[in-house]
Amino acid sequence: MADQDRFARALLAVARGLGRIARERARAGDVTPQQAETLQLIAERGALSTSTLATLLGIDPSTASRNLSGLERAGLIARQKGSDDGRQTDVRLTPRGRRAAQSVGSGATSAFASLLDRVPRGERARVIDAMELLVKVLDQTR
Amino acid sequence: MADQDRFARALLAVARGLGRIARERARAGDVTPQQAETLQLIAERGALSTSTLATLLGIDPSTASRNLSGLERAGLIARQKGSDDGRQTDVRLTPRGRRAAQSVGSGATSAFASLLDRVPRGERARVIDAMELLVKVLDQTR
DNA sequence: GGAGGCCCCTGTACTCTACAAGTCTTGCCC
DNA sequence: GGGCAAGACTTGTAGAGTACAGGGGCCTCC
Repeated sequence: MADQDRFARALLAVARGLGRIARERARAGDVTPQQAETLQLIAERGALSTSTLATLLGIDPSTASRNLSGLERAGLIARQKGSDDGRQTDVRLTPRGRRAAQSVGSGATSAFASLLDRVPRGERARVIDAMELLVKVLDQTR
Repeated sequence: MADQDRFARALLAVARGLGRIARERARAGDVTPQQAETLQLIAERGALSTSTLATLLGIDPSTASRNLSGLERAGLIARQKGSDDGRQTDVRLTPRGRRAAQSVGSGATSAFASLLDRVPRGERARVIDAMELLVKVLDQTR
């Protein structure tokens, strides 16, 4: 029981903290963690479609579309009607987006990634494992 | 580098999963995890004021006020002008709120707490420790 | 040339959040 | 007592992120 409480409260606190960081980033005009992830995914995969992105991130296509709108507004990606399939949207990085993805990739700009620096070195692997386990657990409830 | 990426993505995935659960709960008319936490805190402390609650949860008083409005609408808490200090608001559980807090306390109703059941028994302590460490790290960035 | 199905975007709605501003209350000083 | 600053709470506004429903455009298969 007490364990469950500790666990639930820790989860809530983490969710709050992560949200706070995302908001701070957005306010500062920086790339938010969500945007950073999207950017990186596009950088890895080259060009991809909105729905592919949504699938990879595990979110609704409409959400992906809106996230992309934000990145487009920020001039980091460009959307173009799909050349193969006119229903699709090809999402590509702009030069600025490429630079942003690169600095995110190096961890320097990713607010979430740099949190790891604050975790004692010896604990890092354990923490990452725990988080990934948690992701699996959460996916099971889908 | 790769560690940072794994870490950042896991955090994002966790945040998304937790948000999803909260929304599902809300949609079903159940107590959301945030509400559950608030309820429990009130149950533990007896009556408390809005700002005390905000401090305990680490959120803005305005946010706490709105959260309480939701609980009040749901008939789980009652707000009353403070008897000692008229500026404050005494928040108390209603009978229904007390019952809700109890079932939350037992873990049966807390969506987040029950996630722990899905974590392999041998990993639970590790996961909780990792999450609490993460909370500390996040607090440092405040 | 349809008909149905898929892709994407937009409208709408919701959670949780913070800052700013306004109201009411208290407490203090004169 | 009068005045006034400070505190507590709520509400207005704004924003990130999310999902579902619906509409428009495009593709495919018959």
